[in-house]
Amino acid sequence: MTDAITTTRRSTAETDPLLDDLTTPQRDAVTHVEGPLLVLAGAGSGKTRVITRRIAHLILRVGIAPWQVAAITFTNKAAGEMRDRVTQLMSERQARALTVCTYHSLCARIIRAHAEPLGLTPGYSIYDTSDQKAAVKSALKSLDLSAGNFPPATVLATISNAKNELIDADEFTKTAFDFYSKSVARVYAKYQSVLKKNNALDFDDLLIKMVELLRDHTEVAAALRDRYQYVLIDEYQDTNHAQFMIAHALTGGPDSSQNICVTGDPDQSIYAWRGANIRNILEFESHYPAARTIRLEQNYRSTKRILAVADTLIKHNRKRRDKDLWTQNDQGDHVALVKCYNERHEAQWLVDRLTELNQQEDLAWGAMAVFYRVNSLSRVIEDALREARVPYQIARGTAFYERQEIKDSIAFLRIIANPNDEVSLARIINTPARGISDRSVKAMQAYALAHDVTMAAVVAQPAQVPALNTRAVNSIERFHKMVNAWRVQAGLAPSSVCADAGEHEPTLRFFVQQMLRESGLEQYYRKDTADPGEERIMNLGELVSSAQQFEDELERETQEMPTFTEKLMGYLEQVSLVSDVDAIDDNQGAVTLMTLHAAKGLEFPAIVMAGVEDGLLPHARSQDDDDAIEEERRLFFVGMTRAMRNLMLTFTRERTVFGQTLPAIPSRFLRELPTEHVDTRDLSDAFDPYGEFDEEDNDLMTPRAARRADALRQVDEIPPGTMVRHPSFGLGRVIAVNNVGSQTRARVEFNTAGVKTLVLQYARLERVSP
DNA sequence: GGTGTCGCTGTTTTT
DNA sequence: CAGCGACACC
Repeated sequence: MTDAITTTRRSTAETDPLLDDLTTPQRDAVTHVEGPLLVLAGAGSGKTRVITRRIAHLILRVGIAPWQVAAITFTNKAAGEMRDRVTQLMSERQARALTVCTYHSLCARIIRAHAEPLGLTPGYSIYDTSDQKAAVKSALKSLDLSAGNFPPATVLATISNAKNELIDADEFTKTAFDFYSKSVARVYAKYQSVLKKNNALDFDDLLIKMVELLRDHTEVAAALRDRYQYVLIDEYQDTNHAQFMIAHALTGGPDSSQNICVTGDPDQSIYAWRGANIRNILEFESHYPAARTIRLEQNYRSTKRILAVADTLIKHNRKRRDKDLWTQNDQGDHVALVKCYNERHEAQWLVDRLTELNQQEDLAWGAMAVFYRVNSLSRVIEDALREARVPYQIARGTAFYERQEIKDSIAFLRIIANPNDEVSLARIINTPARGISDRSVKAMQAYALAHDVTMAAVVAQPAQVPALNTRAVNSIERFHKMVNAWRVQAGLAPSSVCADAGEHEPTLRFFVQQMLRESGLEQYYRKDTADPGEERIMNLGELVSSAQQFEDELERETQEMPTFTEKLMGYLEQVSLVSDVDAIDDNQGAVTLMTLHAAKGLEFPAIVMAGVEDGLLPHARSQDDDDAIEEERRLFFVGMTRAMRNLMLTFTRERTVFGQTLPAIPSRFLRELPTEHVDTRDLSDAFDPYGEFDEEDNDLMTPRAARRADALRQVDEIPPGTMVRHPSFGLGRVIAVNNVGSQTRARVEFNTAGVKTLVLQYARLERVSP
């Protein structure tokens, strides 16, 4: 974010450095103190600057205590940036007392402090997507449902949607009528009981438990309302129902402060799929009748041309309140629209262009970014950047924690903090191998189920399980002793030897290092022949550094010295709540690659958006739904408005997806752009697609060309009655063909899979009969 | 008890 | 073209 804002100066007798360089509406937003405030901030209108100044104004000019102010953002990166910028305006001590964090980490922290009344312990686990999948699989198994008929990912999506609406398993059951949703309802209920037994919450539960806390525990709610007198919420257009309930419970009731300030832009709402409810921002004034609304419509970021292109696009959304976004910035260059041959050509063009900007226009690598709709597009671009030796970074913060060796390590730490976490226990009870076979684990699980005790209790006393042989019992006892020793050291279990063992608390760094050694993980990965580069060992080293870094930061940020358990639980919480953009370091001096979703809230002088094609943007999964198409359009709008000076859009003639090369169709949104500001170039003929192949691969040309011709012919002639074959649905008969926009769709009645509507472009249909 | 291979499936965006 | 589960083999 740049701080250089062109100002409309207002001459006042006295000047205030907090207000001096602000426009009238910005200043109004900053100086508004009591009562609800809605700031409708268009893209690039200096929103972050307004929020930070407002916080500083509340504290330095109005005299509000910093600990009474909470600012809630969407990502940790945004929170970190906000905290940094606020810190520059006040003393470090004041800034430290502020609450600046994401919804999820705020909830996680408050839940930890009030774990008992919620039926949890402070060491509760936060389950990420893969832990959730494991929990769903275990639920499916105990209900005797197959993971094949109920793909965990799909079931989880349904459950998550319900949770976002605060619909619990009971209520979900009431609305389930068909077999599938009835089954999902049973899985939902079982999944929740698995989580409960494991002393674990998923991401959605963090919000739900917070709602529960504020609703059912009146003293706690009163204390929280009393503490957070001034609440600011960023990106309000992307809040879901649960998040609204939390904000409203803190600020909206009759006993509440009403001091809520939300900022957002309905045109940048891009998370409806995740339960975000755009009505929260549209109906703010009815939720808070006393609300004042301020509009920030002057853009300080982009050139006139970029803004005109983005504005023309977004005006195609029908469900939209019109607004005027304007700028005093230069006219600027045309937006470039480039047609390439395929994704490799696209990547090559983009790397050449960025290099040109770097060398000829002296633009730093860090000033450039590449956006795409889906993560899978990054690979080819990464390859091209690497080959050209252009430094780049990729917004994939969660990737590190998805690695096997890191998940193993985290599972050990979780087991220490939360003995009931059976998902983590299952992961590491025999990793590295310590003589506890699958059979033994199954026997323990069966015993636990039959005697209604926890796995943790069985692990503590394995001798009581008759099905276990002596060797297995010994191995389990050794495992339990090891974990228990760590717990004692962490102050989480009483010491049997000396009473004051807790006096010398280890550092988190030392503790993690020791765990890696004593668990055998380090040794195990060191000997791993599949890891010749010792990448995994390096990752374990990185994990130790991250623990130390967390420890250092925590000690710097809190007034009192945190205890070891606080450090451990805080670390586990942080690790569970990382987001992809958190990996981005603004001072890396590298080109940044990220999805359009991750780009929200950022800005770059030069941006390339790759893969602007139908099926990608708008995404194929959005094509049947008008609301979804509008969201895709907003996504495009968000991407474009991140650009300050240079905006380049690329699409291809053909693209290889899932190993299949298909003709690509330019995005329908491209037709909505104003031609006078767009410079279109077709480079697809200037690329020799066969230049990619070595001589001996030349015979690949024929089938490839033939396949392309095939795909095209299908679109033309597939009259009703034609028998076709689909790779997964099998044989079927075409019952109707129609054109929707640029797409041909066919309704096909399959012998076994029923009637499906397929987009010919993407469905790999094969003609069987004439 | 650990490792390798085969074949299947599911492929958006994320706290 | 993944990543996973099931299975067989060492």
